[in-house]
Order: sequence, then structure tokens, then C-alpha cells
Amino acid sequence: MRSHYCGQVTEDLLDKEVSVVGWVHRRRDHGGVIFIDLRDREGLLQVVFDPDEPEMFARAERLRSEYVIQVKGRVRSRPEGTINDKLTTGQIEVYALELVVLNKAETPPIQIDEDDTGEELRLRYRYLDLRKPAMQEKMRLRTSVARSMRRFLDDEGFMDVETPILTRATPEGARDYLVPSRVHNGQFYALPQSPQLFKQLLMMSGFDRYYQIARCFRDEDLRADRQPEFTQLDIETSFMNEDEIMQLNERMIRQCFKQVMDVDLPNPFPRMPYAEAMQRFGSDKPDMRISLELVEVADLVADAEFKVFSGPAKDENGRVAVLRAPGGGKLSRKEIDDYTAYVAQFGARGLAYIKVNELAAGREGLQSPILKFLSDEAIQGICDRSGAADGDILFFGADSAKVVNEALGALRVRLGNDLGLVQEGWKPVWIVDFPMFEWDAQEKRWQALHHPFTAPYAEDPEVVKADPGAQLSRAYDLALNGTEVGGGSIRIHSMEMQSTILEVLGIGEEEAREKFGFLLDALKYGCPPHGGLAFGLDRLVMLMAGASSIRDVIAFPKTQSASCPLTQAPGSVDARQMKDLGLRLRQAPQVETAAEE
RNA sequence: GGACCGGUAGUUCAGCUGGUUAGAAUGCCGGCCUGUCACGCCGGAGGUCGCGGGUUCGAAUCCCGUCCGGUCCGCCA
Repeated sequence: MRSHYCGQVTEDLLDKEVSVVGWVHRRRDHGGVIFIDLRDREGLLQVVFDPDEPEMFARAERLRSEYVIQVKGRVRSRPEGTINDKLTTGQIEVYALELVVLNKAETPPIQIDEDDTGEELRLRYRYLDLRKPAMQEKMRLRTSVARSMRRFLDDEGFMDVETPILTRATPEGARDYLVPSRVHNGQFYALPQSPQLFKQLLMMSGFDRYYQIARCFRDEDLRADRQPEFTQLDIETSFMNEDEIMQLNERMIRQCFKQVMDVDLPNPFPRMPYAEAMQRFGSDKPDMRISLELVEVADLVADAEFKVFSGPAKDENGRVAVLRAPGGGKLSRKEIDDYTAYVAQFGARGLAYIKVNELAAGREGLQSPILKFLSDEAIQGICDRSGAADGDILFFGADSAKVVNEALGALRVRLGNDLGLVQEGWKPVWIVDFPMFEWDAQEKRWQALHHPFTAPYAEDPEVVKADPGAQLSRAYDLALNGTEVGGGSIRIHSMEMQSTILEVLGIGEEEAREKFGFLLDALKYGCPPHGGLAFGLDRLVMLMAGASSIRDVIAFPKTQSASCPLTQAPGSVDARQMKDLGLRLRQAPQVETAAEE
């Protein structure tokens, strides 16, 4: 007799004998009867032990939470009168005939049937935490998403190729995780930040449709949506342009949402140029579920007797914008102060506002500390342009465009959530036409907005060199509900252009040769035009699962300090291992004996 | 590197304007209950109040430091 999953025990097995295995989720004694909720990945099943079997009954009495048991018994429906709307275990139960305890269990330190345990404890006992039905569901969702994407790509003729985990350090981008080489004393491998260069090489090899579910490593500080190791669905194709690549990936994402969640995403996904996204939403990953928009008012306040506004309004790198929050007029002073502190995180030095009490009353119907600095025309213009209505509040951002975008962009999302202005559903948007470069004022050099292998629209290297700041790239990011879930580009396939880009980035010929000589060489031998993209699988699954952190969709994630409470990683290694690597154990830090000043 | 929030029974939390023996719920253990399903009822055990220092007659409570967890900024091509 084969074992059934709990959830497989259904009415078609009525009156049959079955064998089920699972964990004791809960034991309930009621007088002479013992009820066990048996749990496995399929769900819960009630098993009944009757006192008419005294020997087995006595053993059932010793069952505790999380014991692993096997029960043979007869499937039956519940007796008349015991079915009510509180049942959590279904209307079918198993009347036990045989009980085998496969393994005992200590009392678990976290409760498997509740979901309010602190995260550190959950991670320390992750193997128990993952038993929770909610976690089982998230991990199964993850599998379903990956399976759906694999199937799609397999059906489209893509090849799954693995790329090295031990590879070479990359000069730009994130900090690398390094692995010392034993054979080459004093030298290091780096773990890949992404398979970027390898997948490009595969294009040059003629594998014109590649994908890989690839682990990536970046030694940077963690966030709710950032782990030091994370998973990308990495895709690259030859001879496809950006339109074709976006369309292909849209189809994949649409199919995935349909198969996994029965959700219909728009066809096609809307596209928006980077400049427009920044202008309207202050973000390159706008949450399109929120209708609030930033409105330009620099021209209206350029001549105001208010330097906070007029300064940025007249500065070519400045911006003055208004964000209208419908119904925000009811916000208290304290709430506005909280928002002011919130935008201060992004560098805003204040948060000017106007409450619109009665629009028809003109200046008298408005309430604001800055009203006295603004002309009637300016006020009128601001109200008209922002679409102000009675009961609204207008928030102002006036600073460098960077600060205004970041501050009001973040405030927009926060207000959307606080005021309940976030629509239900899924709103994907492609962001396109990114600038190629961004001026790094600190290091006084151009930085690649995506990465140094992204192709510009301009085909002539001389044009790029002449005015790097004006160049747009053939890159595209996919934002979903305000989260960047994927991004990619058409890559550079000519050595001349690649050298030019590296030159603009201030990577000298010698350094370029040392770091990417292999790529530059490969470009010489007939490189097809190619491009691709990568999806952040963890982020995508997080969104689909409604989780607030990617830790919830990763089986064994790290804490914010990049450690693992379960394995205690990272840990020290013994002297012999160090010696093999030609490394010395770190000296204990000198203890300061002098009293601190 | 920085800002903020948290750390008290196994767990989730309350207590924190200093003052008898640090509470609740849940879990755990024991007893009762013949159909329960967040079962119910009775009883019990269970705490270096993260750690170190300071203030005080007296510290879970106030101060300083530190560690751990979390959110965010910087960082993340």
C-alpha cells in the first residue's frame, strides 16, 4: 500500500484503507478520542484514534508536535453532526488502524502553525521555519515561476549553459567576493556579479539563444530586496533588436503570470523613456499603480522673492516641482513633519506645502507658510497646473534635479500608500532610452548608467566621444509595481565602440587589456549583434508572493549583516587551511591600554 | 560610514514618568472531559529583563558603551 499525501486523501478514497505519513501538527484529546492533525506539504488531515484499540491509543497519547508518524487507517467521512464551518482539516478523516512513530521530536523552539516569530530565530531554525505552510507555499511559488520560465525558454529554443562561479574580478560595479587561490599564491578568483561577459562570449560562440538561472554575488550592504547572493534569470540572444527582446520577454512574463497566478498582464507592456519617468515620477522604476505625478513649476517661481524656489528654478541643474496629494489637506502638522523628515533622508532641506482649503477663495482659501513669498500669478499657475482641488495638499521640491526627483519620487510612493491611493493589480512598465553615462562629480569622470558593455544609439564612436552626456543607450529596464525586476540592453559588438566606451569611462588601454582583454579579443573574431536581459528572480517571486523581503522567498538567506544564523557563516578557518593559502591568521587587534580620551 | 526602531518566560508581547515577590497570552508538563479542529476546564513548571559599565538607598525602567536583529541613506556598473 503506497503512502498518500494528506491532501490526496479525498472522497474517492472513502472506505478504502490508506497509509499516510506526515508531521504531527497538533494533537487534540477529547475524552476518549484523540485527534491528530497530520501535516505534509499538501495540507492537513485529521486522524482519529479510538480507545477501542487500547494499545495503539496509549501510544497515540504520547504523540507530540512534530513527531513524524505513519498511520494506516480507513478513510471515512466525519460522523453526522460533527461537520461545522470551523473545520480546518476537511470533511474526510482517517480512522487509525496502525500507528508507527518514524521519529520523535523535541518541542520546537518556534511554532510551526503561527507566523509571528522573530526573523533571527526563524533563520536559526530555518529548517523548521520552512515547514510552515506559508513558507512551503512561497517556495513552491518560486519553483513554479522558475519552471514556467524554463519551459517558455526551452520551447523557444534557448540553451541552458552554465558559466563559472570562480572567475575574474571586475573593475567597475559592485565590490567582488574574493576567493584566494591555493595554486597561485597571492592571487584571487572573484565570484561573478553576473554572468554578463560569459553570456556575451557565448553569443560570439554561436549559441544564439542562451539562458541560465544564475547565482550572482555582490559584496555590498544588504536591504530588504538585496542579498549578497541572489538569483537572476539570465538571458542573451544574437540578431535580435531591443524590440524583439522586449517582446519575447514580455511574452515570457505574461505566460508566467498566467500559468502561476492566473493573472492577465497588459499586452503589450507600456514603455516610457527614462527622461519622462524622471520628470513625471522622479524615479526610473515608477510605481504605475499610483496616479500622483510631479509637476514642473520652475518657470512660475523663477522670479519669486523666495530664494529656496528661485535659486533652483534658475539653475540648469535645478528643479522645482509640485506633488499634489488628493485629500492631503487633512494631514496634521505632525504628519507633515514626519514627511519632512522622510524627504530629508534623500537630501531635501525642507518640505514646503500649501493646503488647499477653498480654491474659489483664491489666496484666502489657501494655507501655507510660503504663501507670502509667491505672487498671485504664481499661485494661480501652480494650482492650475497641478490640478489642485479643495481638500488637497501640494508638496514642493526645490533643489538639484537629483534631490527633487529622489525626495518627491519617494514621497509620492509613501503618500500613495499612506493615503490609500495605490490601485490593485499589476502594472509593468518598460523604461527605455536611458542616458549612457552619468557624471560622477566626486571622481570627476563619467560612469556607465548600466554597464560598460551597453550599446549607445549612436553608431559612430567619434560622436560618443564628442558628447558623452548626450548619448542614450539601447538599454531597457522592466519595473513592476515600483520594483525593478529586470534589465538589459543591446550590447556593443564592435571592438572600436567597446574601446571608445572604456576610454570615456576613464579605463585606460592597459587596464582595459588587463581586465577585459579576452572580451576585446573576442570582439575581433566576428561578433554577432546581440543583447539580452536578466530578471531578479528573488524580487519577482517576492512581489508575486506578496512578501515584503526577498529573504522570505530564499530558502537560506543572510541577515542584514550578511551572516547566517543557521550555519554561523562566515566563520574562521583553521591555521592549516590558512597556511595552504599562504595567508596568516589575522593578528588580534592591539588592546588600547590608555584610557579613552 | 550614517539615521531610526527593537532586544523582558520556549515563543509573541505588556511593564520602562526608578520602589514589595517582573505580568499576560500562547507553547510545555500533569489532571479532567466520548467528536474535537485556535476545542474546553483545573493545576504546575518556566525569567542572568542581550552584554558591560555608570548614576542611585534602590535600575527591566535613567545615562554611556557594546553586541545582535530590522528599516532606510550612502553603497548596489
